[in-house]
Amino acid sequence: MTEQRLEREFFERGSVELAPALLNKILVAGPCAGRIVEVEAYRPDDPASHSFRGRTARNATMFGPAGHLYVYFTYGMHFCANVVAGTDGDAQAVLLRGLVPLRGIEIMRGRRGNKPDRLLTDGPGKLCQALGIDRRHDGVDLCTNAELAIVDDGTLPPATPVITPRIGIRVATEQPWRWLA
DNA sequence: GCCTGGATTGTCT
DNA sequence: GACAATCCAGGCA
Repeated sequence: MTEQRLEREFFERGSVELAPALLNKILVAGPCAGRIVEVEAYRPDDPASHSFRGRTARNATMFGPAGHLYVYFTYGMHFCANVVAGTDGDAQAVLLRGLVPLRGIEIMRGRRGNKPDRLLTDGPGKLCQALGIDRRHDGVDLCTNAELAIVDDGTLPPATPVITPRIGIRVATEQPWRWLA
């Protein structure tokens, strides 16, 4: 099975279009990897987005070029991973909410505890912990970084992905910008 | 098995 | 000083 790293051009489009295209792609983090099965889109005119109130030290990565990883810390104990979309300065991103573990499962179990595979990476905070992603990875380039990448193994995105309202936020929850494979 | 409430800290106003 | 793109334990059905 051939795995092809996604190139810059893949990410250079609106987050609402990029999000469903990322379904069934594979997130690689060193020895660990998982298939992307749940995503959410965030846009600059979106009150729920960190970029809505303008650029700050925390969300600077989101304003940068597409294909970079935006990692932030939230709720005092969790990290969340986003893929920057759009063009430079656009402040669009796709939040990675859920994965299915493929490789390095024993490593993930060591970090997350002895749980069934699916529970290792079925939430934004969990998948970051399982893959060992933290603030050090904020701003890394998924197109060139040695450890972190998004690859395509030939599996196509689902023809009819499940689309639902977003969850876990308090505003703009009516936007159907959440996709599940 | 489903639902409810508490935990905990960096960042912005 | 308040909030936040969450998780998990514990209680109840």
